[in-house]
Amino acid sequence: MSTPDWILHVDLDQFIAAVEIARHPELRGKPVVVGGKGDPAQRAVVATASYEARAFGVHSGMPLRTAARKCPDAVFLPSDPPAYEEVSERVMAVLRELPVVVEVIGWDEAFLGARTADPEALARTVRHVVGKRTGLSCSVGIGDNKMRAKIATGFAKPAGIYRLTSANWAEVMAHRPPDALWGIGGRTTRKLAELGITTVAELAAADRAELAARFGPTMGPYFRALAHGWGDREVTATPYVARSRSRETTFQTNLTERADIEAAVRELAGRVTEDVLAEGRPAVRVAVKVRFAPFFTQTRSATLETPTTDVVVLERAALSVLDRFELDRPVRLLGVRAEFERA
DNA sequence: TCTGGGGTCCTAGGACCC
DNA sequence: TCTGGGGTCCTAGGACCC
Repeated sequence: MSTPDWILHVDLDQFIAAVEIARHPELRGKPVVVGGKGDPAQRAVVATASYEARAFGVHSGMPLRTAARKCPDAVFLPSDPPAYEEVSERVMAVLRELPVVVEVIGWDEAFLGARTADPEALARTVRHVVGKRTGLSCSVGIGDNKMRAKIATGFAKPAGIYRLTSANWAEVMAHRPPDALWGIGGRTTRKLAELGITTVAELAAADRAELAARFGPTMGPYFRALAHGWGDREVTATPYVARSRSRETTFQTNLTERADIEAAVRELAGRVTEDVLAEGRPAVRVAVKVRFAPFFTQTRSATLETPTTDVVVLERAALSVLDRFELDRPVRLLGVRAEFERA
């Protein structure tokens, strides 16, 4: 398909919580918090909170313990990724029946490339068919590029439609902090503030050389371009090819025994190998991540002599990378990642 | 706010080679 | 022999996103 006239960003409203409410209808209208094993006493964080729970200040990434303190009456449910995956695929299949190019970018979101004179009408159609066929509510951002469409969705939520283009970019975005842009987070916003840059308008007008000096020759100019509303316009239906597969675990109780740590790494390497086999491509590199108490993370990695899908080789490689850590403090988390050859 | 799990991309220094 | 410059690979860490 040629370049689309419009890019729509479709994002399911409170997706994970919505899936749980759909299969537990008695929870509708109640504060629902999904995350970990559903036990707020455990080390885990909120995956998604229903809007009723968000009203108490509960949000994604918050420790479950904190969520329970803020909203003692919330219903806590365990996270069930296979269930969300299945619903996600149904939603994407519905979107693919529309006359658009669908690029999936997460469980609960996709870009649509469309040739149409009336993007709002298309957005209404999307909301209608998704609701009718899956029972789920979504919001739709309309943009002249991906970034604007993505940001627009934030203004559309919940259950709405919003258009953000070069026509209203400055009016809507100029006064906002840099982290309103997709690709700029809290860290970069803080560093920008040190340069006296606290709004999108100031970032758009910032000195290119100064940004390049502070953030590098690629990222500096990129941040400035984002502030001008720059974004990719290409929407592709080509399924994405993974560059790596990883598994990690935070232990409920920190590990201190070498034997326990090795056993855990072996187990993670085994699970990663299953993912590598499912991928059907050999791993070329293995990385091990160790998070020490209280919260200090290190990674070590090694390129394999020969690309492999062999569980014995991957386990041995992970253990030999583990040997390069100084395990002198309690271990809170272990992770193993396999990387594939870059296409 | 004692801080999950699964990903991607960029940067920067050192090794190594010509 | 005290000493250039460029290119590429490897590795660790940072930042961001969902």
